[in-house]
Amino acid sequence: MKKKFFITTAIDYANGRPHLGHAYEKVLTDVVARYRRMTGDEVHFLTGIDEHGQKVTQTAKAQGKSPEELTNEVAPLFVDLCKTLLISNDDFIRTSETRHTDVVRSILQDLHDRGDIYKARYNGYYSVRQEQFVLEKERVNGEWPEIYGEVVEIEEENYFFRLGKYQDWLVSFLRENEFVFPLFRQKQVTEFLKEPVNDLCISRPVERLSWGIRLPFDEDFVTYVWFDALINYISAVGYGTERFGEYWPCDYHVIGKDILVPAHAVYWPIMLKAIGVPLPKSLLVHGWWHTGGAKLSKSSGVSIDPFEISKAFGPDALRFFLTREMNVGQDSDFTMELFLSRYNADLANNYGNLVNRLLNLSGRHLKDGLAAATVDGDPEHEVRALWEKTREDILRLYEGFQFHTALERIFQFITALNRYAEIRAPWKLAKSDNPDDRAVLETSLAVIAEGVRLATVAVIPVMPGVAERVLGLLREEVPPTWEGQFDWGNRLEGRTFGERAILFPRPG
RNA sequence: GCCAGAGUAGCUCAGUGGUAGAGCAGAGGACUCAUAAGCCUUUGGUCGGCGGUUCAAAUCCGCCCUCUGGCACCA
Repeated sequence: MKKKFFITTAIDYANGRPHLGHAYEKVLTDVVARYRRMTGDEVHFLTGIDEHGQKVTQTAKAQGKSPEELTNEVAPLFVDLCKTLLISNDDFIRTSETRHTDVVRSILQDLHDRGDIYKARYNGYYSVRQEQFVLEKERVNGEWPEIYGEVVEIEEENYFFRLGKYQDWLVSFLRENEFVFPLFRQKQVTEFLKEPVNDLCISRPVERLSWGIRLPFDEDFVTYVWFDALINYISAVGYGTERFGEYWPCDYHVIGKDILVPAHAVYWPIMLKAIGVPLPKSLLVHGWWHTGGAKLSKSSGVSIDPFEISKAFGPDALRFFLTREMNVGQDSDFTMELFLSRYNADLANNYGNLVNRLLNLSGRHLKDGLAAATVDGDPEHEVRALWEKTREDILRLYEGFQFHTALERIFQFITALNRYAEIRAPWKLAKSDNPDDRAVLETSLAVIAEGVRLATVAVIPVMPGVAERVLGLLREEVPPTWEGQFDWGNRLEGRTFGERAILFPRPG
């Protein structure tokens, strides 16, 4: 059995509506997933939501609902986000499902049996208003910040997971392995581990927090939400059953930089180590979108809401922008001005318009479908040479998560097709009766068509919806993999293309 | 404070030793199949600052400045 390429997003915390950050992580992961499918991997793509914990409880309470009612409302929003953005996830897990809670409980029991979980007294300062412990270091001039309200010193018993026991192991693991991409993020982890890590408090007394998974060995406590949430990565793929080995170890956990340390780079590897499960192969850590405040969205009339943008410009346009503009791992700005600039320049004017030109010209001048390319002059040669270079580049760039550069190269190629069209100017040749001119006209349309096909196929991971539409107009099936797809050829010969179409209408 | 990332044309960025680049925006032009799109030409930068190494530095070294993020639980 061939092991699947297993990739996950972080599961989103179910106490609010999906926003751009959620959308980005899904899109990024989806681009990787679709890319791997195109290279022939069998992919398993997992996403979901994290439902337990205090903040969900608080949010629910504030809305006069039970936690279950809240998460049952929120879950469909995230499922809908995936649908809206053409996310190709194979599974969507909710941490309230029994397939998850059962595994969490069995792991807790396992760790308890092994002696890696122990009970101890915890003494600390507790904010009644915020319903959380606050740290001594948060004190400003000996006073607690206003937002905490009354802070009282309390003592309670809790269960702890022996993180510290595994610190040395983790440090040496990170010294010997490239675990985090981009690599500079791994240094942040190493930095964090220079200080001794405390054992992790993994329980909350039921009287203080009831919305969670009960500890199997002490029903008076629920499981701390991070400990619960991380386990989704294995509970969703049958941890403890036969099929687990088809998925695990995970190839990439795609996460935001904010949850790298300590959750994914410290808690999670140690949890896995403690229960004897191999670590995931890599963490793919992305940056954040800065959205520049509300005034930008107000002035343009479209707010930076993934659903609204998707509705106004199409999911592919949003996916394109998020992938084109973000250097994976860095932060980036999202403004409507930048978005519109990309949309107009790259999608509407460059790509969309080229497709429209091709469809119009071939509909008008090719009564028997696309003719053969019989002329082989310098312009044809240059286009093909550029394609050969482009295909090499983009495969390498996709592989290295350099999606923004890959798209840049693809669009440079599209620009070259527009230039080629000007050089051959088939609309001028159409006015001639000379058979030589006719041959050049037919050739030029064959070259543009093949170029459009190649560029479109290359962009499938990023814009699957548009790719399907364009290939459909070229009377071409969407290929399941890239096998043989990047070879310049004449497969479109004889086809009668669809009616001219505006792929990316220019806004208002 | 510590760690990291970033400081290059109006904007977004590429460029790790050899005469400053791209895209977008701006300006001009020829064309017209096309979403007034495309194509050609073009304005524009003392490469954050100071010093050093070198025949030669945006690129290496040192010091400094600014912005952003992380430093125990918010994509």
